Amino acid sequence: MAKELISRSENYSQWYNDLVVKADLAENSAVRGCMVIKPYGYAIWEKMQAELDRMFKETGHVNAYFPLFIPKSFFSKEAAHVEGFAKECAVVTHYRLKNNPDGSGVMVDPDAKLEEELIVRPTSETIIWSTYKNWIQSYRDLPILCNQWANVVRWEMRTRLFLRTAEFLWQEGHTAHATQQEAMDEAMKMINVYATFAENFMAVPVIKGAKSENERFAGALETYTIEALMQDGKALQSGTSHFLGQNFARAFDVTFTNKDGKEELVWATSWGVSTRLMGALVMAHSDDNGLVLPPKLAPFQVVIVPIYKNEEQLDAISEKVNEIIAKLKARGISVKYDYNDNKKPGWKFAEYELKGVPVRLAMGPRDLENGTIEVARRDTLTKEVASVDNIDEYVEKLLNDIQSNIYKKAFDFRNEKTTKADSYDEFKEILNNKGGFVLAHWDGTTETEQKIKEETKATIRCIPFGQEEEEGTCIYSGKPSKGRVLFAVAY
RNA sequence: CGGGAUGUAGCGCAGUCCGGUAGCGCACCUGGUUUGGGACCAGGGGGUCCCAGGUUCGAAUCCUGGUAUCCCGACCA
Repeated sequence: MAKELISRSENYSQWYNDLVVKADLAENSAVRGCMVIKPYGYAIWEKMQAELDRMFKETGHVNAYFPLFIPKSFFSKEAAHVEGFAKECAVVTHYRLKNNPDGSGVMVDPDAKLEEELIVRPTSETIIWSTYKNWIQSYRDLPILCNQWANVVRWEMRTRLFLRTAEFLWQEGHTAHATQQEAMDEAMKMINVYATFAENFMAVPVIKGAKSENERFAGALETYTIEALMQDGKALQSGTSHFLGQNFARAFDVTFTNKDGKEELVWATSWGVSTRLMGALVMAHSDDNGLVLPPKLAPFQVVIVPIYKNEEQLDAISEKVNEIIAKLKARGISVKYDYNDNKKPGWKFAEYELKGVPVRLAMGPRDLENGTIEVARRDTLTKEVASVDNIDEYVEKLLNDIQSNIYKKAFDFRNEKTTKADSYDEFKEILNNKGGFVLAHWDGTTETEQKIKEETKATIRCIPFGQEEEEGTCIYSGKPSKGRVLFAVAY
């Protein structure tokens, strides 16, 4: 009725836009390019945050907070870095408003111009390294393993809810190390943390790998990435981790005295995931009926809907339901009991399907009589009647099942949509008709990469880790290549 | 930032060509009947017609300029 979705096959991007809004995850705001994340969507983000934060701390990191504003001069200190972000920075030039002389509201007070403009952070390397300079003197001060949860602003031309917005939420880890090896290990460690999170919690399989020089973070020597495949066959970069070498230490003059009393530049990494993960989550699992959420990230894992004709019936059902809720909670399962009398059961069924609640329990008079309850699972849209007695155990198993089932579904989909191409014609044919990931030989040059991008829109998503060596020739130039890289059209 | 489309009640739209004082569905409110897959009946409330200027006796409608959103390109997480 009111909330029907367009099908994925008919218009995938509209399906996505509508779903995000109709499932109450987010909506566009009065500010161009900026979204409002609604409570239901934010609850998912909080679940992501909680788990990531736990994982960061388990790997020795601590949280801190650095300023939103960055002095303009900081930005110009690392050449590649400026280059990368200059075109999308919001700049603060004044610090005061005043009433318009003609009484028509307020205006920027021209007398309140800042001595030095402030950049709204698009990322925090510069402000953080200018701070680290003061924190680091000796090898004894290292490593520094900080993370911050923050918002950042990148003035995007074209925005889409969660996938690309002018302001977004993320975490950014910034670490400082005494040795190159340690920093490289750190960057690798964190991409593995991201991959584990994506697969175990989001149920989204990812390919880990290194970015080509062309796709690297501005200022990094090496960028690692996790790449996920969406249902429309496009890739989504879902997290990145950068080995920054000594670039930022050099730019901000951050040195330490080593054990031999010699002064050295500090080695750096940074790594981040953002609210873009929400987009990945939506596009990886959801169907034409709405969201499909992995139990580990669902705001509530179970919804219980009572079916009744009068108040006495509702009371009787509620009594039973409350027992069930207590048992589920004892197992750490989150439950919502929707006894709202304003909506009919059918309406609620449709609504919770749209919102992707993994398991729905429905109890009516017949169930009460028979000691049963109806169990519906969102991922398969199947229903069965179960006994109330061990329902907690049953649901716990079911949630685990759903978590692994949606992962498997996404995994099989990705495998089916990953194709090897051995000629440029074959490559183009796959991109046009099948989509997905394409593994192909590449000569390692930026020129070839650019040409392929111009002609096919496909980019090198990554040079996958652990790829077996394989002699071959570049699909574009015919030059020799030692292994295949992962191509796809990307978000 | 270029090309196109669209802004009318909370949401989705009609009305715009051909100017005459704004309508439909959903949602909302009241009452009643209902409740195992988006209930039904009756009554009711709600509008700077995106903004500013212009033409006109009269503008949602015509003209000019803004602005926002969506789609397609260039740029990007």
